[in-house]
Amino acid sequence: MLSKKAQYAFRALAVMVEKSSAQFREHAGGALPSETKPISIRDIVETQPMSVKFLESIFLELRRAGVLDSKKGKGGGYFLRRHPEDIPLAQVIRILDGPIAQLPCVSLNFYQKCEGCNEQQCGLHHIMAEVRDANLAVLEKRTLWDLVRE
Amino acid sequence: MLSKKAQYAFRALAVMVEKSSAQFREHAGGALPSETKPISIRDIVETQPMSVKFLESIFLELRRAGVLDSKKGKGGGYFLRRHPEDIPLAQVIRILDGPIAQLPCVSLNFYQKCEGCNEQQCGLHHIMAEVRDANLAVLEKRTLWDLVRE
DNA sequence: ATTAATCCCATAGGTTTTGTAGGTTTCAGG
DNA sequence: CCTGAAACCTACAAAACCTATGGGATTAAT
Repeated sequence: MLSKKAQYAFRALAVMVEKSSAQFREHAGGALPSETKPISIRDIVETQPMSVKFLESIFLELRRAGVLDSKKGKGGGYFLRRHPEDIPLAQVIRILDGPIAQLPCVSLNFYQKCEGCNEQQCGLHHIMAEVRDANLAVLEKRTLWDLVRE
Repeated sequence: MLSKKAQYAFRALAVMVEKSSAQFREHAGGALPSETKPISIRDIVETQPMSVKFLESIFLELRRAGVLDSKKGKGGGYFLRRHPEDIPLAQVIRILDGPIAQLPCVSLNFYQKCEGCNEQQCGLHHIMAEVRDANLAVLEKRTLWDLVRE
């Protein structure tokens, strides 16, 4: 299951995309020529009720990971560093929840060797790699842009 | 990620299938005419080292859920209630870890209404339903029998 | 100067996970 | 009938993780 953190993040990011959708629509295809107007935590929480402090820590993580950028001080806020079309859901999940795979030994980004299993001849390993691929087929293709389109 | 519980379970179940594989192979196609020989916790732990007590509690859950059956007393142990071909991994995961879906509002077996999201017009809902289907396509098709085949 | 915003760090409270302990019941074999 | 081996059952303990909360520090527009 997605953590609350990731769920809040998606809700909040959807609001951000929505609020700047006019600008994003003009520059479809990926190019994001200039920064979009910063959106504050307060703005988001008014649209989607959730803990201000919690969302703050979430956005901080997303900023450090390069998904968001921010502007401090009065009139400041957060904005997407890239076009929402170029941010797959998989990336957000990895930042906030860690591995997408069901087992460390089949994770692409958080791989850890599996002790006591030979990987090449471990049936579970093969099946869970299938599961991972099935997941990623969706989560790498779907982006923040898909969150606000019907 | 799968919990340790589910991971241990799969390891242990693989051992069980392996130990009775001759009998299962004779009755391919699903029919399991008579009980297979009971296999004790001790037998399994000798093959795949793990906590005896923990595995005990795992098998108890699987028995109550109808995957395993048991025979008490000396010479007793656990055995599969159905042919391993007829036990999809999805079932084991649901018993031990709960929902397979990433969100309660897209879960088939553990559905819970999502507050503050309209489901029909929620972008995340649709995408996570896709993810769920992609997962289930693998986890409902793959069975305990696949755990021991190369 | 004031105000509104991000930034940063520590930590509290609760829940879940991962087991452990101890004892009871059941059954086969001698 | 006795013994040993196995499942069965309940309670609990330790650790990890999740979900926030609190208090301030910094930055920037007006």
